Amino acid sequence: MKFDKLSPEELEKAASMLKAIAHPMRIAILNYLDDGKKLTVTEIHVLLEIEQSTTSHHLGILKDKGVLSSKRDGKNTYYFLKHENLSNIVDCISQCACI
Amino acid sequence: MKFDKLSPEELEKAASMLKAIAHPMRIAILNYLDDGKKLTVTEIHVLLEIEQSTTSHHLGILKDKGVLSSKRDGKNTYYFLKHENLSNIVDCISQCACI
DNA sequence: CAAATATATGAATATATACTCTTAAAAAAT
DNA sequence: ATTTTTTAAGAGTATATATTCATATATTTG
Repeated sequence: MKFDKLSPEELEKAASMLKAIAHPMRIAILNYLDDGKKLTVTEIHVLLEIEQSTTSHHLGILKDKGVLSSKRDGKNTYYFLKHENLSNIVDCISQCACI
Repeated sequence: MKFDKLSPEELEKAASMLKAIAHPMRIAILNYLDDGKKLTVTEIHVLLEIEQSTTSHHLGILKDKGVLSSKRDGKNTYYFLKHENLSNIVDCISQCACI
């Protein structure tokens, strides 16, 4: 297999980041994290009305794949976009997905 | 344009489109389809050095999920981006995935 | 019509992801 | 030091996706 523009490793990385994003709940989470916003696990689980452990799982996936970063502050862990321009992806797919 | 909140249906649609894109080979395919380019199945399968049937499978997935459109012209079927700005997603994720 | 070319589909199995419930671990408060 | 709050991790089952090879369909050409 030959890929001119991105290396196979970069394609794998890109795919794995996109795969992390490609989930309804995780897109909903990312919708709340534009403009450099930082939210805690509890804030997200309350906002989206999903279980705490489910929320943590999803945030863990997004962090593991390099979409989010986190920073602990006392009891709370704040999550935020690792690259600001990732919100472009969510904006863009949102436009294309308009029903 | 900014979307404050997406409906559950829109979230599902967005996720399913992103899931279609979130594959190394399919990202490689999309890399060739910027600027309104139209390519046939054979052109893509030669360019990427992947099996014809594999190529067709991937194109089918991208078309089914609304990422690509196709137009038959004689023996050939040309595939192209359904929404021009979908190449932004590939550009954007490529930047973020740079190793 | 038969052959050649281009594309699409199907089936089988391997692998990955999701979902839910339960529990563990960390920090703060009492 | 025990309890409370917040977050993370584990396990089990269900579902989805990938991969590959074989074959079917469509279109043009001889």
